[in-house]
Amino acid sequence: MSIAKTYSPADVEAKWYQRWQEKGFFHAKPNPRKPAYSVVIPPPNVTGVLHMGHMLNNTIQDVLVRRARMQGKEACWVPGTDHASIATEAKVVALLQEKGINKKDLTREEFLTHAWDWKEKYGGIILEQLKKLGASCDWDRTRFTMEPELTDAVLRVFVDLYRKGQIYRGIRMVNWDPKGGTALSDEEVIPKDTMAKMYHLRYEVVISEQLSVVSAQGESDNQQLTTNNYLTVATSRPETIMADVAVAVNPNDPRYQHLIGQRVRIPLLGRDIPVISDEYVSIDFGTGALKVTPAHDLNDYELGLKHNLPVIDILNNDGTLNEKAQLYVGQDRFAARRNIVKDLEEAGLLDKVEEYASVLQTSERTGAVIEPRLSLQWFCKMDHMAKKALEVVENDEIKLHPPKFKNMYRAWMENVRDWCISRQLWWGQRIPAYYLPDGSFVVALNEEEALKLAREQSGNQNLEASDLRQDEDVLDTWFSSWLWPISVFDGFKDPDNADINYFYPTDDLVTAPEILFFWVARMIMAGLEYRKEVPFRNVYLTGIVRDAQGRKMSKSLGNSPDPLDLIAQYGADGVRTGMLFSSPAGNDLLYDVKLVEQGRNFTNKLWNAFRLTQGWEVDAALPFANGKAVEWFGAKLQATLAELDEHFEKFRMSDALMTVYKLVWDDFCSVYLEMVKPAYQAPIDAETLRHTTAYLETLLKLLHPFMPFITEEIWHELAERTDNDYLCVAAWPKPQPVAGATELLARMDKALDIVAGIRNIRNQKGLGPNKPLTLAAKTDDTQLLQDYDGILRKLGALTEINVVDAAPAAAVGFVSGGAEFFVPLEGQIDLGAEKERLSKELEYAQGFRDSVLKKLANEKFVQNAKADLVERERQKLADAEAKITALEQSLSAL
RNA sequence: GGGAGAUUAGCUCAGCUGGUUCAGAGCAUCUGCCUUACAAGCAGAGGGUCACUGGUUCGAACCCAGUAUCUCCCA
Repeated sequence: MSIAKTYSPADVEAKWYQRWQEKGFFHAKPNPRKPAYSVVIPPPNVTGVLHMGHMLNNTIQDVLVRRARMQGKEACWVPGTDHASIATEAKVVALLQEKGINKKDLTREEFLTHAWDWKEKYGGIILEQLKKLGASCDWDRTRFTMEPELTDAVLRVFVDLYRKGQIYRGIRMVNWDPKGGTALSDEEVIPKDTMAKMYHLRYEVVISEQLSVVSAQGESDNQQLTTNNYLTVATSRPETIMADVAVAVNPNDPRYQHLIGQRVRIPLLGRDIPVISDEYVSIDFGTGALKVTPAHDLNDYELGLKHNLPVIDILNNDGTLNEKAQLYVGQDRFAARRNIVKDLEEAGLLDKVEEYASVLQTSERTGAVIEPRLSLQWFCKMDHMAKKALEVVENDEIKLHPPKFKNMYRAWMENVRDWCISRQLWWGQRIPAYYLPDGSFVVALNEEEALKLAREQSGNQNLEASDLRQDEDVLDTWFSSWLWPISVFDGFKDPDNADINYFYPTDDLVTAPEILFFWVARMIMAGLEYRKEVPFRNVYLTGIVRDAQGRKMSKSLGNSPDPLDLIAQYGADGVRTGMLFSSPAGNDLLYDVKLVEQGRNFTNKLWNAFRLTQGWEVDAALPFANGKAVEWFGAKLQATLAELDEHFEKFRMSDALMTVYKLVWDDFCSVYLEMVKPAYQAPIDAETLRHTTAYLETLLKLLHPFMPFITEEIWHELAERTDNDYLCVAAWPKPQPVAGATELLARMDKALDIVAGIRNIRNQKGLGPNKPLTLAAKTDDTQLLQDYDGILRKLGALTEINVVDAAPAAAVGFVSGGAEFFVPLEGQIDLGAEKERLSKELEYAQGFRDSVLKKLANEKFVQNAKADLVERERQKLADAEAKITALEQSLSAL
């Protein structure tokens, strides 16, 4: 036999992947004779390299797609990448920096040239890596979110939504990096734990006539806070008092009841501001009185909106104070802080200074302390779209797997805020808004159209393109990826094209829960808005891949294996199955190398099953000797097939894999092959081989979505295949009910239970697996012994099977079903141990009987429970009694 | 602070509509085997008060209430 003893994946994987591609199996096009099945890949960042999360996510997609393809659907998996504005721009900036080039010295166009160069060079790496995993994407359809066609889609949508009044400009608090002179996303902000100072400042209460008597009824320490008609306010940022527009207290705070509605005077500055009340203020933090500075704090900003307060912005872009501050103008915020503290102290307005633990937000890029800053941004209204997008999930038009995410989704959609879609970056789709010299603007697909609109709007026919200035900002990357399921089929440019009509809505989406809102929800919105149809039917949410200790995988921890190394070491099939063994939907996957080892071992097991059947010589003269085994495995296979399909329908991928795993390893290898395997170097009969090969082929089909490479390899080794006879496109087996299957399976289980009893005795008595034994059976079911005679002899290594009326002398016994079995073992019997074992079993059986009796004696049970349930209980009772009798006899025979 | 989910064997998880003594799977562990397909293997075995406390029910891992612990999301 020339087949290697262990399977070596490296030799076959590249070969088959190339063949599949050459054959065009992954390419899909509209085909009226077939049902469509489509999946769009969550486009990985162009900056990305394959990590464990991608491996899990794409393995799941590939399993779904390959199965669909085998089911005869026109399976289309659209791959592509995402331009990832922020990440990519940061990468390019860093790369330029290494070359000594500063972004600030470049024009927009120059910078973009560098960025495109970078994208061309590195942007496709991850897709190449996916091929190593076996991903059966339709590579002819590879898209990129910033390619011209998709950019066109983005701009069209922007213009359209703007014209529908869904897009507007508004004020928003951003993370401002005063050193870098740019806004940062939340992801670029690093929180640092620090000790900060809390300054207690005195705001003089402005006494008005109406107030005079009511005050000062609080407790002693409360009085302290307002003594001498001062309200003490605690703040960590005293330099911002010039931007104060109110002081807020909690309406339930007894200390300040009398001050609500009154006015206080800002220290040093002398401007009067109102005291307002809001539940937001926490009573125990600081002094319970909060200064409200809408321009420089997000929460204050919202408070300001709620209470209709003005906004005073006292900071310049570089973090220095502007004229609106009136004091310390031109000083840096930190210098101003030092100075104002000194001045407050001298004026006797600084009550005290406390230290407290706080979190300082700093810039990832410059290290500067982030300044929350109001800025003019573009927004997309969410309320209307969110409502519809919630509906389709609520009514299960789109199903989330697992369904627990529905709650999360609902919570978010009900509290959704308008979407800030502008970013102060260059890499991305530039916002198609054009400003006129008078500061007004028009929104248009291109400059030409913009000029036309601008002339109309201004009434000035002399306007020229050069008078218009396009918005400097680009759109949020999600503003292109939310169109992905439509734009990859060119559904915006050509809304009625054959591809989109055929493949949209897509079927399944596989992604991570973290982007359920950012991406999934918005795709649903876009789908409903532009196709009036949901973008997909099922959303499968994967977990996060963690290490064995439950920590996230990260570069800095160094706890993530390199996926390509893993594939090289364990084979793509081994890695794929390893990843799936322990990852129920929505649950995090605790990665352990043991998992891929298990996967690799499984491929090896399959390989050896194949090897075994290949080694058999056929003797055409031999009669069909394995009817029972063949019949049984046929029934088992069909039953499992139904179970497997059910798991797939419910998106239980791990369970589906485990089902096939056990079918192959336990039922096929450990049981079936052992039953039909001829003795060493003995030939096999043709009929058995034919069935066995057919079974193996069916198993290969079931395994193929999980382990595409090894199964394709064996498929071609098993037989000469015609041109397009690839497992990749073989028909997925349909479950076909086997007559009397339940009975067949139950009978074999009984026979196997007897085998287990024999093997157990071998183990206990230290007999080798091949030492010939005889079996004595005391049973009514002699038919079982006849039918399974060959199997019992082979698996039990028995030389004879005798039916007896009483236990033979000097034998070890066991009970199986309602019958007793004995293995005569001269001189090896430990009477005491035997007795103890039987007594134990008897005790258990009696307990069982008693519990059933008790149940049946309960009138309410008999009345209330379903009839068949009661009937089953009666049957149980009968079985138990038979067993007890058998055991009692055995005991007395000892 | 608000919300959601979880808690079952050493680990990761199943357990559908409450009904077999229902407590299960894989891995890990232990014992014995190099039995010519596979030691990346074979055959067996052990292991759990279903987080806790009450309640509903003829019957609860499952339903209800409370408690504890953990995770995630939002602020």
